[in-house]
Amino acid sequence: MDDLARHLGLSRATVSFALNGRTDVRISEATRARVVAAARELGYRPHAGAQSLAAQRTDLIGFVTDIPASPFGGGIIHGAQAAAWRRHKLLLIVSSEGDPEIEATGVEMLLDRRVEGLVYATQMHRVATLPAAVEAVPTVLVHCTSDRPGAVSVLPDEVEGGYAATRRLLAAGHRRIGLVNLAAGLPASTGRRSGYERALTEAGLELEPALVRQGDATATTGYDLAARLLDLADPPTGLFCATDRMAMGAYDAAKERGLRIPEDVAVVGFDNQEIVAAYLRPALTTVALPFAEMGVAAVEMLAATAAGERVLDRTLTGRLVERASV
Amino acid sequence: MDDLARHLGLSRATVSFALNGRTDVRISEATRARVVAAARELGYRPHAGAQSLAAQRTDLIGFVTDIPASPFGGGIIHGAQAAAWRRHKLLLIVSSEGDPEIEATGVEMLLDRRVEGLVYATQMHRVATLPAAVEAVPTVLVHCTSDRPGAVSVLPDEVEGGYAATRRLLAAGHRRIGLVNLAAGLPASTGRRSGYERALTEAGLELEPALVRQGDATATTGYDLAARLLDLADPPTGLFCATDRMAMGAYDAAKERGLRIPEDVAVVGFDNQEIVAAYLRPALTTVALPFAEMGVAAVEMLAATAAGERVLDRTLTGRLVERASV
DNA sequence: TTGTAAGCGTTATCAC
DNA sequence: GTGATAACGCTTACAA
Repeated sequence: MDDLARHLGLSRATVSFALNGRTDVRISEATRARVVAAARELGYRPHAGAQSLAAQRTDLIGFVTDIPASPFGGGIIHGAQAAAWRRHKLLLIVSSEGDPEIEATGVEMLLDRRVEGLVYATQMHRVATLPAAVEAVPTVLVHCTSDRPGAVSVLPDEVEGGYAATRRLLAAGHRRIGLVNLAAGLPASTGRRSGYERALTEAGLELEPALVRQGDATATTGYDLAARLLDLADPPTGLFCATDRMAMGAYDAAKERGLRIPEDVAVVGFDNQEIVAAYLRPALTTVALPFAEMGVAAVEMLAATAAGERVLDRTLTGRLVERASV
Repeated sequence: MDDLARHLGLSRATVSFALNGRTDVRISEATRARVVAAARELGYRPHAGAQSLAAQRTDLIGFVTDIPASPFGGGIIHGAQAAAWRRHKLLLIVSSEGDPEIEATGVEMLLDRRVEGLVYATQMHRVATLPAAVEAVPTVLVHCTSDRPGAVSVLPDEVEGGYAATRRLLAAGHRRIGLVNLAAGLPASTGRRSGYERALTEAGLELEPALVRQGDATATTGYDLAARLLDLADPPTGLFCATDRMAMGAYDAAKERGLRIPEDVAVVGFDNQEIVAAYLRPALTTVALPFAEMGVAAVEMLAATAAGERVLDRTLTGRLVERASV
């Protein structure tokens, strides 16, 4: 910048004003144009690090996650980066692979870089143990909660999701709807089930415990649970599976029994794992969790916090993706 | 650091030396210990930005991709971050969603931050058009190539992958092996096919054009192509599908014909899309592309370039993941 | 409308 | 062993 100023016969201050397009200081249009032209010509590139140091802001947001290598993690990263982009900020990433030591050291490194906020995203909807150092900077948790005061969370609305899935089956005329659920105790399991129950109750149907089964998230379990439901004396005609993988298993159970989907039994999944849902035959109607939106929300909440607003936990609603299994 | 120095009655220089554990300058052990203790006590945190400015290095690597939200992108990010971590560097991420304008502006922003290198990762194995600005800094392409001089690439070894998949079927005793391939022209398609052909030729088998079909990467196409192969007068007993999604379709074609996997027809996929491969019934034997390793390699190549070494394109071999479909 | 000069928080070179 | 002092590349009061 010094070279530029000398080249133009101006002071560094003037060049800085002109380049930053500041309106609170009067610079003649002619001068501004000369400066900009010279900057381009000489290939001048402002040094963001030096700007940070002088201006006392870094435009950097820290992103810590245990899972970049999943559709979930990637989606959040993408949303967060897009939102940061709009604010002319960049994302500094640490992926911990769940290792608490990497996590703690990573947070330290990010704080050394003076990130203006921290996004902490986890693979599973769970309670997270944050390194103590995060207190130093506004933090938003994604897909998890923490007892640490001041940390706010962005969570998917499991209840609404379960409700939407079940409503879809009801709308298609189904009256006996089975739930192939995740193991009890998980927020995802509890939430999806209460959405399911709310929808049935609203439709004036009675809750039948025999129609609700639970197990782990695998296709094998989905197969077993769905098989038991379909083998009931009065089997369900609709199946809400709490994950797409479980729905995959349910497909097999149905096919083995000669049941056509959706004619004989309709299936709704959860997660919208593109690879599974879109390519299952028939394609799976399922609930998409708002990954990218959660990333966007996290960065926006960080910005709001920085602006002095009080920020509360947020819950984001998924979206029913209609395909051909209902 | 000034406060610390004053608090200790030392100069800033001494504090800096002590904290950085420098051996080229003599500091008494006692002084060093005092400084470190005081730093901890006062909660002193070095300012990485200021260090960068003074030391003329940023320890920052730029990462531009069109696809964080895929297992592929996430895997590369994870590998790159892990490799950067070992070198005490951090990753600055821009996800372009394929938009050339975001890409170009993003690269500019990264250069403004004085990243020490750039990783450019694409979703599809393809030829990329890089913004001109990347010339300013060492660049490694991942999963793509460029005509720009000086840019090196990290690519998956498609031929080896096709070879390994076919060898697995041969090892299981199959002599008629069908290839459900991607559309012609793609590096993935050409490479996997030549691996397939090499394996067959080495085994002394003749190449039968009728056993090779191609189409797009979907399960539907996989179904169609596999169906045609299985309906041949002399059908193959083994199927190598160029993507796991295609293998998913092939499973359906086999099941519809009452063929058991792997007893009546064995299947090998490609990609190791966990969600599909691990949960297909039976679980799919497939070739895993080395995503994370590619990210690691990219960062290591950047480091080597920075160290003045001459770096060449690298090709990384995948790994056969044995499950139950052969 | 432009210039001067004092930071911003470090590292690095010397001299002592 | 330690301390001055000058960078590093910018922003920003304040003066002119």
